[in-house]
Amino acid sequence: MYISVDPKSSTPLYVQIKEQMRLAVASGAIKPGEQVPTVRDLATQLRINLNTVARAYRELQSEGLLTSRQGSGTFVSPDAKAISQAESRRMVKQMLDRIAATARSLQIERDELLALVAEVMDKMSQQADTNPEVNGDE
Amino acid sequence: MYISVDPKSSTPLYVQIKEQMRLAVASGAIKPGEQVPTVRDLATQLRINLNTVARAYRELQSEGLLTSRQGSGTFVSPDAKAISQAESRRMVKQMLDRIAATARSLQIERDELLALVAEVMDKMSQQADTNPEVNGDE
Amino acid sequence: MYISVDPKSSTPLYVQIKEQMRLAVASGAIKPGEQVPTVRDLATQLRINLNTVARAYRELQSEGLLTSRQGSGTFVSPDAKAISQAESRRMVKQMLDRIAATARSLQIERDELLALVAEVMDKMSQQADTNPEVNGDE
Amino acid sequence: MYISVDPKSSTPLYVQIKEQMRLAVASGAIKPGEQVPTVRDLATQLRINLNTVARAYRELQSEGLLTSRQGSGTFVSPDAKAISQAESRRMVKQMLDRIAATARSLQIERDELLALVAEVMDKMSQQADTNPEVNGDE
DNA sequence: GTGGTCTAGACCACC
DNA sequence: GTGGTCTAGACCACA
Repeated sequence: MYISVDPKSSTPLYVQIKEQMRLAVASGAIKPGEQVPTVRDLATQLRINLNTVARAYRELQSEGLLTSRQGSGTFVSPDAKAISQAESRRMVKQMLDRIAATARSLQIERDELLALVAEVMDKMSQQADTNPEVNGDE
Repeated sequence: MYISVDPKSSTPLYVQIKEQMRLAVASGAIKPGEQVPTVRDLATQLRINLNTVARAYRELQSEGLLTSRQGSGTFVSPDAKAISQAESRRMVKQMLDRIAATARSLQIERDELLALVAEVMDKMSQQADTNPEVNGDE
Repeated sequence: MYISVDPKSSTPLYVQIKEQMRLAVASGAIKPGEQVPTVRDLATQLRINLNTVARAYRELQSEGLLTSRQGSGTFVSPDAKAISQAESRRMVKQMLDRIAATARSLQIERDELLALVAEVMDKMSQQADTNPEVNGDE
Repeated sequence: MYISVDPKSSTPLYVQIKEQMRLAVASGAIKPGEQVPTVRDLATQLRINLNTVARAYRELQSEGLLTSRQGSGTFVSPDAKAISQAESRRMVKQMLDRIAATARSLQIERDELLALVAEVMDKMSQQADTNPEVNGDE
């Protein structure tokens, strides 16, 4: 399954679900029109409460990523891919803005920061090479 | 005074105080050994609750940036500058890690991300030139 | 066939069936005394669940629009036309009441609201001229 | 107090709260910058659950009408009036669209519908004259 | 004190 | 079976 959550994280569970769902769609792991797990199924699988999943789904709906029909289930919207990519990119940019602000006040120079980013990304891709499939299943 | 807060910001007041205090030390605006305002003074000056300031000071103490001497007040630690810089750099790295992770799953390439970072930083420094006093918060 | 449904619409399927059935009678497309499709037939034709059609029929019966005779099928009531018109008019009035209430509290004037209604209706009839078959749902 | 709900209504409680809050702002009963009742207060006053109020507030927040700060309360946004009026008008138009559709399929003529609207609105304003202040308080 | 999150469990509407 | 709403009650973060 493409979703996993960390109950110890400080980011709320429903936000974790939203983020992962957006990524799953943006990366093509789930495709427009497909059905996503029922709230009950996902809740029991993640061992969290039904309402928490329902909230995540509900907010993804008002974001336009999902559509659900009573009695039949919840589905990925036809234009979900574009929405999720736009949304995710927006969030990356926002995070970058915040980083730039802190970096500036720390008088970290432009080039130093770029070097840091490169370093982090390279480290990541190496990890991905040795361990191509991370699965949060327990 | 070297501290100001924005009550409308989404970042908690006590975090804003901590950040500005670290920044003031890192940038040299306030030097090791100097005394910082009393909790009471800073609270009335910023028109916020006394407990909020107390919490910020308390956490900065356990971080090693501040030290309080019974009866005489709170002072900047001798090695505060190193501490604040190390702490801030640690935070930047952590944020970068998270960004890199999302970027990767969005299949944003290394170079594309670097370009984004450069863009954001350049925009920032331009703003700083025209408008030297900016509070980039929300 | 005089019935069609849109599974993507937010209005429940059984409501869509009821509305279209009432409309078919009100407009004369189907006449008192005629037989309507069996529950099973309509369900397979519309590719929806049998229970959904059954519910629509059941409620239309208790409304007096349809009557079923044991073993021979379901038929349009003799006085169906009057019933469907009365029922529909009742619903329009009810909706108008709610609109008027909100409009009033928004301090939308009587004449302004009338203008809005006229505008909407004119737009509709134009659309109907160019594209006679429209399902205005969702 | 400016809010009341009907637990028997088919429209969800949290939607009723949202609607009334929007109207309260649109009509000027609450002004930008003012604090709205705390979730706990409104919940006990309406004799409904805290979570239900919280949900209404949360959604009004993402709509831009309210802003809340942990620890200090929930407030009406500076530009709330424009938002609520736009939102309310949008909803009135949407309702009118639906009415027009039903009216058309019932072959209710343009002028007949306008007459109905006028009738309903006039009835309303008369009621308002004789009983200028309706208060849902029990 | 404030709002934010989460749980457990119930009931309803729809298919 | 599905999603949608509501409750009661708990715990946390913030001022």
